[in-house]
Amino acid sequence: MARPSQSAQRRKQLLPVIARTFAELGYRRATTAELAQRCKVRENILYRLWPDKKAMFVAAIEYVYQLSADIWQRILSEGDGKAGAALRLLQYEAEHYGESGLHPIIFAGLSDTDEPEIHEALEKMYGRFHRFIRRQIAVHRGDKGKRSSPDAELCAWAIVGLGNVANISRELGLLTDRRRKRLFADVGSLLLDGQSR
Amino acid sequence: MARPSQSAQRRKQLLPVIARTFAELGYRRATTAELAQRCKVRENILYRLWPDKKAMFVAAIEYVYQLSADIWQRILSEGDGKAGAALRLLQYEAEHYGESGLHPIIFAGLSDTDEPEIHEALEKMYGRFHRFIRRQIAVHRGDKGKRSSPDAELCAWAIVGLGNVANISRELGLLTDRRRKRLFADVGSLLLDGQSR
DNA sequence: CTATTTCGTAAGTACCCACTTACAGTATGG
DNA sequence: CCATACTGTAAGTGGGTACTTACGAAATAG
Repeated sequence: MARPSQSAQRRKQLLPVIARTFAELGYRRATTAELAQRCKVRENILYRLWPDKKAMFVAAIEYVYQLSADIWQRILSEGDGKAGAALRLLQYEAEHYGESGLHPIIFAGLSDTDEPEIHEALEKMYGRFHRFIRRQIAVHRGDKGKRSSPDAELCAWAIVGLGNVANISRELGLLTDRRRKRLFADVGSLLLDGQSR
Repeated sequence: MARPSQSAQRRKQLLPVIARTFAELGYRRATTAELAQRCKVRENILYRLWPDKKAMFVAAIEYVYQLSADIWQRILSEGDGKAGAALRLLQYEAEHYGESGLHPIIFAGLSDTDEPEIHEALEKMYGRFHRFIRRQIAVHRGDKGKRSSPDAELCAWAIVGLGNVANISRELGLLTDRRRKRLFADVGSLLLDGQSR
């Protein structure tokens, strides 16, 4: 045998560029030619690392999720006690949401394709984000949360929705940065608590 | 002169089909061939009614907005007094949101294109939806709304976000119909009132 | 009737895109 | 050292897609 493969390493190296390209251009407009150019390689090299364009996209989604998940995990562990973890996360997102420029990838595959693999990957990602947020809400509400309304699951979906409008409003220039921060902070904490009856 | 043009009438006739096709397939996947087939005409007929595909899409967006706006206007006028108008709208959307199958058109042009015309049309549509919702919130809150938090503008964006997750969760099968209804009803009314301090 | 314009059918064009193939260079294990 | 795999370069291919052209038929104003 000869020359050990560096494919895994190379994939890791290129993934950030790929993800950003998909996030910026969407699935269709991110042509393989464009992806290759931004990666500073030829197209067939990409095809040696992934079987097809779909796979590159799925990998990019995975990468974006991991990035967020790692940051959130860090914020959780930074807290002294467990108190206020949800609020800290909210505040972090209010301050930094969209900074990476990678989040629009969430929309990229939605109407752009009907590939089941992409469908599944998006479904998984939404599900994981939602479960994470939901758990934080539950912890935040504690015992008295049992009488809160709406329940944690719905409020978590609403917070996901907050992220979506944040993305869209950024793309279309509908909200200033200051207002977007307040959207996360104010509406976010309202959703966190719900309304106890 | 001879044979008066029926273009305007024909456009009106085809627009629902065009809008539905864009909503189902997104901008790119809704090819001119597919659009023509669903309209049961040849492609060049579409090109006699609109200058290009962009224009068809913009017209479709306009059409979808008008459809919603008309329904909302009807619901507003159906009310005896002005009381509870916002709640009636919310309840209607909880019950019927997504029925038309046309709402996903909102996402279709977001990552699919960078055409400024489409960008503008979407921006306008989001702006009009938001302004409408915002006004309803303000009316609903009345005078005491002045001390409500978060303010009506942000809550209106959050409700727009609710619509977005409703769309996405429908497309990805993340929420049952029952839960989606509760999402609108429960979280919606929470956002309507805000939290007075 | 007839000139003019619209309407429908069919074919075509130029371009783009995902993906492939062919081949030369290079590093590593035996 | 050399056979074997990996890595990079360059060109190509088949299919699709937005948009066009050509032309005959139908309809209406004068």
